Amino acid sequence: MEKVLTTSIRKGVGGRVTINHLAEELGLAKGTVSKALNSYADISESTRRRVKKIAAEMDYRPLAYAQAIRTGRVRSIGLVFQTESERPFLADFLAGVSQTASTENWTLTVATSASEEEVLLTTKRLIDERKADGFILPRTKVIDPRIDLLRSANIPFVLWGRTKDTKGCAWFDILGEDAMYKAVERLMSFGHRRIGFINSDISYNFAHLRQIGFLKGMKELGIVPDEELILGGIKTTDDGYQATKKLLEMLCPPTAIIYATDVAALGAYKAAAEFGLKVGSDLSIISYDGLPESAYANPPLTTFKVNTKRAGARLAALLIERVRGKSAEALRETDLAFLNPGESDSPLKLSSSELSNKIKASKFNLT
Amino acid sequence: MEKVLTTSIRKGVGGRVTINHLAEELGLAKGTVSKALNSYADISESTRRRVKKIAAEMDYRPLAYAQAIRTGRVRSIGLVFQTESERPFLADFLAGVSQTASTENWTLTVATSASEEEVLLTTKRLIDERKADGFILPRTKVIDPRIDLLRSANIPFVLWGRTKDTKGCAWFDILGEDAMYKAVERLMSFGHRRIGFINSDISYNFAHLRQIGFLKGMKELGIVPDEELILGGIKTTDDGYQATKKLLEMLCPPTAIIYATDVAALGAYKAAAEFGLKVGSDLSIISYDGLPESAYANPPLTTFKVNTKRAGARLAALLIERVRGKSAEALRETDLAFLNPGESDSPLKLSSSELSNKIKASKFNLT
DNA sequence: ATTTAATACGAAACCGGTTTCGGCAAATAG
DNA sequence: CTATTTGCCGAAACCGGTTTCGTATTAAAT
Repeated sequence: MEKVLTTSIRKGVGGRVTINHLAEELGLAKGTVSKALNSYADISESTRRRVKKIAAEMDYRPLAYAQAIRTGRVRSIGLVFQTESERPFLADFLAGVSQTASTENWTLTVATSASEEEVLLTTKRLIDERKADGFILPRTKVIDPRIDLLRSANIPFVLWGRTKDTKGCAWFDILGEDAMYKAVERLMSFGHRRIGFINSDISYNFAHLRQIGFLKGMKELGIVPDEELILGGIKTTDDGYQATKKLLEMLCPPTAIIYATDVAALGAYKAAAEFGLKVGSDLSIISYDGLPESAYANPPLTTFKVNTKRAGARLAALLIERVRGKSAEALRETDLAFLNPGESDSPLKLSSSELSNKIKASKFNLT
Repeated sequence: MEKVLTTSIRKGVGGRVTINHLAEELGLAKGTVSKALNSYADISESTRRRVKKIAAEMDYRPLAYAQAIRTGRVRSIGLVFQTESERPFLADFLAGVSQTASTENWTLTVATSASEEEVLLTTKRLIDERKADGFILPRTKVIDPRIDLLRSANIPFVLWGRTKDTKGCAWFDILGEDAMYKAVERLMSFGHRRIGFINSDISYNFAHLRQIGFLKGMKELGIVPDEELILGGIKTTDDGYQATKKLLEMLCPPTAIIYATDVAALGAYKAAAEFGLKVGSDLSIISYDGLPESAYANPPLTTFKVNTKRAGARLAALLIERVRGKSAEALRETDLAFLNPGESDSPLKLSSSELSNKIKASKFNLT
């Protein structure tokens, strides 16, 4: 075998510098080089420095998969999300995760799946092939099969959200229930008493908690919530449009509506327009998420904003600590959403019956 | 060493079935098992079937990193994107890439970076550590440093877009120039003659080509394009708002404007409203991308729609073929954007001077 | 009947790292 | 001055796969 010398630096096929080249160059055993690079205690300070210096000069970087074969770690965060559900947040979220991962020299392995079952299968494949050391679980459900899967496979994970059975779970979450409580508080301070709530699918834990926050706000502030004014399973803007229409067509329509998500709330504008109502004066709405689109709505949406990028960053940091062995119980963080006032809510002007009359009148005009 | 038997099936630490367990179970050498699983010619049909059957029963799946150490392939697609630029398309694009990757048993390694230099550094790290076998390059520039990096490192890549120096480049792209040509054609059939063009940053190849398409349309259909009506570097909705205002404030404003991107076109609505103009009657606009938001605009935006998910899927497929050794020249695909008619463009009603007068009048009313 | 070729598998090298273990030399203790 | 410890490094095993090479057995050719 011939060896190619380049300014006394030997390189392998494909120009790659391996630990063997380093060892040869340094006149050390390759095990010694590895130990020096990984700061083992039984390597003297001087050789450790010498090794690291030459390694930097030769631009040596170990192959992640070669390290993994002994360490069992690929330094990668797994993220499997369902195709439709994460759309509006995705870019910020990925930016947060990826940035933190990068600073720790980790990477991010992403997969998308169309259905819940497919998500499980994809996650399983990533586990089996060890494409990731641990997983971030977005959109946790009250009862979440992904958690069972990861628990039984003994793979570290962190939740973006919380769940019912918290055993062994680490998480980062925004206290959406707190935001919903404050939304009620705000609308009541504006004089509203008949307040609707349009929620997402309550099998998701975030929706479950937001509803709890809404109900708690109503009760503690002295109102018995009317079950008829609470709608669930609203996931798209079109759903939100339909649901808003449904509430407004009631005999005693709500004068204000709280939406669990901006996506749903954006449907309110169309519904209001159809009934000749102006959002922000005839009808007050408050929502949650703080999507960019909410600021472009007319009038701008009052919404509780979430720092999605920071969430991604924290989740990545928590997961890495979890993989490194820290206990799940010590890795639980929460944060608050903050009010982003728009012009979609205001002091009560029309009573519920006045609102109802206006709606009837507009319908009459149309026909 | 003790061995744990579970219904005659031996499992390693962590419940993982290795190729050694398989070999032992089958009474074959592990090399033979490997060859059987990889369908080598020197393994008999019968043992090949037997091995695959038992492998499936024992739910064996090889560790991706253990395979990589010999094959040099991790079966992963690399994707590094700049934080702000891909936002609106990201979810669909990732879904397309990921789905195709999954069917080939590949995965997707994603990273985000804030600046162009950081993108290069991140890409280099992924190459050096071999976290990916090849890369998809989104938003290619006319002259793109990422291409130089990958060429010199001899790492396979495919472009989402085209570039100036095509040597060794595979790509998938939508013919945006064709869409811009058709946009001109459509507006001229509506009687418009004074047509503006609001473009993105022309260091991006897509913007470069769209401008060529616009100019070609104007010239071939008999109009000398007015350079004053062509603005570049418009990347955000707010940029689009400012640029639209600038065109409308001219002495002879355009009666129609073509936007290279929906994001820019969405800013036109605000500018038009400020001047008391109605988009779709006083001012016609046509755009490109087909973002979901464009359908929710009022009136809905006429735009050339791109199937982003399919683009991701095709790019993944092309890259995998490229990694497997197919020549770059044989891996070049293009597709067309298709017109998605909204109500933002219509037959000419106001001439340029009438439009100008209306704008002046609205300004006068405001002051 | 002997030689040659084809088939099917085993044994072992190999990939590029990490980690264990053993031992030499210098330093410290007795 | 000897015995023991400590510091520091080399040698080799190891991880779980893939790939090369050699060989026994059987089939085909001479």
